[in-house]
Amino acid sequence: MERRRLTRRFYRRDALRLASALLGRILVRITEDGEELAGRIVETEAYLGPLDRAAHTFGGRRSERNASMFLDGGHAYVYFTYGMHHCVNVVADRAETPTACLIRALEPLRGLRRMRRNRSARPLSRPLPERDLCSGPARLCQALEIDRRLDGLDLTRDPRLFLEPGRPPPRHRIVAAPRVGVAYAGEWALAPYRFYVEASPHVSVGRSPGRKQTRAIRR
DNA sequence: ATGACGATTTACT
DNA sequence: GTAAATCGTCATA
Repeated sequence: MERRRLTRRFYRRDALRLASALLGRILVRITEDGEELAGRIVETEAYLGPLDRAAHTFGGRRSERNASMFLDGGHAYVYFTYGMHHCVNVVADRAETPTACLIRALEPLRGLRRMRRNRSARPLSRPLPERDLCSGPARLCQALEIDRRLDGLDLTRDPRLFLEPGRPPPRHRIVAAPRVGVAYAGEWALAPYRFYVEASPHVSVGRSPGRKQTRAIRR
């Protein structure tokens, strides 16, 4: 019996709308050895494609690395950055419309024991608080064992990674703010394309050169 | 072939 | 608060 998951229809909309619609959904990862790791999405960012200076597909750039962004909505785009980190996106809209939503933070729900183990190998110093397990795009990939081997998979079919409907937060609990770590993108860095659940302790800190504080905008 | 640069995280002053 | 870690990718030659 197939587990309930979000369908193609859900993903086939513009990245901005998809980004906020992803909040409250459950990201599920079934590991190689069959263990389930899952968390509720509490923070996302939209990347709008060729026009968006902050997007990997800015100017219509297409390469082996970002090829997955050109797939149909509902595929995964996993990239490697800073020589050591992975980040996972949900591809939005239709094929050849290279837009996507970066998953920035999760509230850990299932498989916490293993997540903590996955995340503790690094510091090997102090015990890791639950709020530090998945509060960041690279942190959650580390916790859920997501890497480039999962790049390009179909979230509507693949048994290794998918989204359950979960329960979206009420609109008044969704905050829009500037995206993190894209200061190089000029004006595009200021646009409120980051979405998070208000007051969630699992949201990433979100630092960025040139911006000490983020301006939160209620919608 | 070469060099600059990250959609980040962690540690440290 | 600042800086180091660390290497695949891409633009330039």
